Amino acid sequence: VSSPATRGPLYRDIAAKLQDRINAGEWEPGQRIPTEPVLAEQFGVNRLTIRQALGHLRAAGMLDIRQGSGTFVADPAAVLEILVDAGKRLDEGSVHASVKSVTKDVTELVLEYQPDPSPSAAAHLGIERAHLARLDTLVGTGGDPFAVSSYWLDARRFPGLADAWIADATLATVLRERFAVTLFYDWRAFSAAAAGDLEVMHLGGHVGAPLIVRDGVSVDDAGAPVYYVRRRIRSERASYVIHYR
Amino acid sequence: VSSPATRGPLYRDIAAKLQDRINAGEWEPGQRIPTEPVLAEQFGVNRLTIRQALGHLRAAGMLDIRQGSGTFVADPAAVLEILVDAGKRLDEGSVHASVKSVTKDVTELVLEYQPDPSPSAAAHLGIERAHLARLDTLVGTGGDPFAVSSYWLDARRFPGLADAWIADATLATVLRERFAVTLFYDWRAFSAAAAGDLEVMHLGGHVGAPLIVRDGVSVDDAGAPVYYVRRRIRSERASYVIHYR
DNA sequence: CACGATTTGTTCGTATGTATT
DNA sequence: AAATACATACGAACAAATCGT
Repeated sequence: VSSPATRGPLYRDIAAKLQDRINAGEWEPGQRIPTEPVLAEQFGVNRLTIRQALGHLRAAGMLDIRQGSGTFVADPAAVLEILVDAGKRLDEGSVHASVKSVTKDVTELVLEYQPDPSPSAAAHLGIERAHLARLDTLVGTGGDPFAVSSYWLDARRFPGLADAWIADATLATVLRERFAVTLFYDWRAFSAAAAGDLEVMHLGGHVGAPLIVRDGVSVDDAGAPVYYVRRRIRSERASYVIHYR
Repeated sequence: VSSPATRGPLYRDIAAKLQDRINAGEWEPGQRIPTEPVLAEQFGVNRLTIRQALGHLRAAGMLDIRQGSGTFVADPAAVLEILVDAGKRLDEGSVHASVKSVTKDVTELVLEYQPDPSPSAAAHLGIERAHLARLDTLVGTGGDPFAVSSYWLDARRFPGLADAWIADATLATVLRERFAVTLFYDWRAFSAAAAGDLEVMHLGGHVGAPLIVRDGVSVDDAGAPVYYVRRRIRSERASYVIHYR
């Protein structure tokens, strides 16, 4: 019930009018809206102008555009709730499906393990850059990936880490089982970032789609830093929740 | 160091090549890159193709494009660290500048206070939809806004809330000083979303820019819900940090 | 399974508007 | 005020993905 219309770029007016029609419930979530040529005809503009309006709404997360298929009103996907227990320092995540209170199994798939002398990771860990290695993994529930992780750790401490990987496990499991290291949280930080080509390749969506970024440091029982991690999570898939009581 | 080049859309190759030149340090953060016509000439393509490549990199957060001025390599802005004390239940945020450990004053500016029978807010609060009002505020340090907040609360309990506002204060302050309500966290959740027109108007950036979304419920000392809040924070401006030791 | 129709994606060309310097 | 640089808009054509027959 907004749409000031007029004054300003044409494609913005059109985007606002389409937004209104979505808000008014003319098109339900998941439903297909008219094709680009049809909209171009309706509004009496060039198809590229329609495409700009649609691109605007897609960027805002309102539309899902699929080549060869059509343009659809984005529907609110089921969200995974990841509980953050601030009191518990042990490094063990717990993932729940949004509606049902069902805990799901989280597994990690190794993508790559190679030297990477990242200056910021070295600073976080207090390790010389030459000894740093980066482990990239794909995190998901079942076969369904919802996050990409990069861990920086001391290559000398964890030789053959990628080869020692355990099926259907997470890094915390592997370090505990294969290297006898128990992990504790040191700190975690939450921010957001735009998806790049790498994230799109593994997680789907489009370049620029919002991601939750969670980074932090985990330490062993002696308090020495074990790794610095940077995880990118599809925002329509997950939410980190802190309960205070 | 990457750039597979060829195979696929032209603009992707060009985007990859530009990305490489940025990574290689040919252009420093904050520096201007060649104009669109110049790049079109260099790559031997139409200017529209160049614009598509630049738009791709902008969406990924690599470029800052300013009309009339030029296209610049995005520079990592100073980040505010907002400390999350999970043990302490009292609803008081503390904002620190990233590098220096300086606590900054956070203030809220009232944008609007009006009835809004949001179903989800009613569900979170256990209040009838008819009694719900929404308070929109602009949150910032000094005169510099970094977040937009929407609070849903019981209109009957807080008559004239917007008029009773205190200069250079936050909602927590106003509720304590004017309504004798002390706030405690019930729960908080972190996710991410794309900026819409409203957020762009108040916070700058562009439609689709990633935002940190923090929502939750605060309760009074009797444990009764006071408000449901949904805050959107510019991701290049802020980060929520939890220290476990 | 193949093929054609449909629908979005890419690229060229051209012209004009708007913001900044 | 002029020049520069990005923004908007039109027209046309072909490519690529999807879907139903």
